[in-house]
Amino acid sequence: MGFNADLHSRLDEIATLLELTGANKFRVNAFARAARAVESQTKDLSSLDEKDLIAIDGIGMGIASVIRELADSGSIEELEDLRKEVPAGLANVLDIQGLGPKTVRLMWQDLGITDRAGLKKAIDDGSILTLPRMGEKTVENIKAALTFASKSNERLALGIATPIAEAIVERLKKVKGVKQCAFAGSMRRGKDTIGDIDILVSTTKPEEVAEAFCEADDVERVIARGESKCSVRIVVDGNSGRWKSDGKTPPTVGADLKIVPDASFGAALMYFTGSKEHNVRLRERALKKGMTLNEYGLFPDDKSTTESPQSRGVKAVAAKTEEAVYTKLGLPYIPPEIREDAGELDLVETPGFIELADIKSDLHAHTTASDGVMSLTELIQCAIDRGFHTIAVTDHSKSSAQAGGLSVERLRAQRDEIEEARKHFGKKITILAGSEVDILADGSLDYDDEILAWLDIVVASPHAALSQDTKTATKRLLKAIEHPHVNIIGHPTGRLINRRKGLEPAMDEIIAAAVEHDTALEINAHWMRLDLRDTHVRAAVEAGCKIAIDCDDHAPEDFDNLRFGIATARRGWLTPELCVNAWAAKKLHNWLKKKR
DNA sequence: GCCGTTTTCGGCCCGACTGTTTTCAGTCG
Repeated sequence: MGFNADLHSRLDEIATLLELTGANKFRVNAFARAARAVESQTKDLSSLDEKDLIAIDGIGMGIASVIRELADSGSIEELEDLRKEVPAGLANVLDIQGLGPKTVRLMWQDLGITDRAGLKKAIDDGSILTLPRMGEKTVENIKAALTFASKSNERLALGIATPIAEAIVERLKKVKGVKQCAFAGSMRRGKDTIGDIDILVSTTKPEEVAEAFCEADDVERVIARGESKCSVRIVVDGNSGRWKSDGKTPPTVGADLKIVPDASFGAALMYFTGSKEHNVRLRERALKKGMTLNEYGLFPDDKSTTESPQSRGVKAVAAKTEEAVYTKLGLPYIPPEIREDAGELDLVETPGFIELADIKSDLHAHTTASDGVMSLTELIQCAIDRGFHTIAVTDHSKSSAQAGGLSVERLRAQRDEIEEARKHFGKKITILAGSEVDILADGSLDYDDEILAWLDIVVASPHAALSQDTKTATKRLLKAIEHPHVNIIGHPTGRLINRRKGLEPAMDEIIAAAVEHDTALEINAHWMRLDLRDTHVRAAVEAGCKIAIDCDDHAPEDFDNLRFGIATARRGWLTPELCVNAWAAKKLHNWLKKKR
């Protein structure tokens, strides 16, 4: 584990343990916020002094010295003390849905419960009922949540969750009385994984929407069903395409429905889209401007503490659209993907981030020659159908034997086939003869330089030895980036979401080298990969690094994954100028030729 | 513990739902 990852998990652990000791909640929050701030840093924080550390938003003198303590001594005294004080299994109890710090602390202090096994015992022997405010119904809920938590608590991949949410939205739109319906939450923000599905609806007939939502066939359990809010668990079909199911996909996903008046749809969409941190900042901003913001709208703040403004009939300053609310807060419209309290409130105008329609080429695709299911002509036709001006054929290189990697002889034969296809398809599209060349464990490439120079495009990717330590992995990738014939580094870390952590190279060094050698880094758009991930893209964009967004197509439907790559790109603040797939044909081809 | 275009002290977002209570605490997002 790299220093930053280690620091992140320790700060998070401090926050959790503090919470369980009943510490001041603002102090708890400060550690949790600092942990998040650390997560989005690409610089190795162990090399920074306190002055540079406190420049990071969310880190002050106290936590800066904690970071220095970890860097210098390898441990944090306060954390070690907390670990002695709080039983190790208690954090797992806190993770159970419906149990918060107050209850878990009571269980620990009064009943001596220190882990999930102890909780189960207290439920079985009834001793749990001696706690205050603890009745039969609550115990039933805890019991159900405990059973669920022991099965899985993994977040769902964006690509699995999105079709589920879209199906719900389509279904609810058909319910009588529905005006607007949309999904929100981390899915709308395009995060690579989502915790649950958030659906927002405006309607004249709330009961009918609640019924359609709670009583659908795939609903496994209804957790809450109120007039304006419902919560259910939905059965998931865990098909993950060419990566065989490993049985770890959660069997169900939580889905929340929020029903709002049509006049508040924009404010509600903002509230439900989040992120929580972004919303908190907006509300603070509203207060400073003499207003108060909630999911019903932006209201003048008349300091009444008895009732909410909407229930007293106060007229909203803005509520109908997100644009209106942002405008009244003195902000430009902020795209959902960057609502993370990561500098977006300092924007003075809406940035022109890359969009799906900007993409004019795919530079990473496979055919039946290696492990794809499309013939060469099928692949080309798919690319033409998408309106692309260029498609690169990049089957695997010889070391990827399990994926049918091409020997030099087969590579030459494929090029002959491509020449034929060029005659057949004529000016409709440019077909590039390329390869997805393995970056071997030592950073050398899987074909000789002579072959690499002869290809039209080289995407170099790591496929094996993905557990290397940071230093080795960094050296390995740097060697590939510096290679004179490499155009793009494919899925740079090799991670698979929820499956494999992949390499953890020093990203700032990787990005700096990519800029220096004019090598693009790929956002692999497949939802199992999304590699580069959002935080890496953001750092790359800030450094002026070129980015490729490719679908790594193996089958026709893989082209549809582009939207997930775009979401990741937008989360990284990518504009079309830095994305090679958004360039006009001539500009792209000239760029590729510089390394041939 | 963090933070400041009213502040270096005194704040720190806001509302819904549930289950337990006779008015609200805890949890969640």
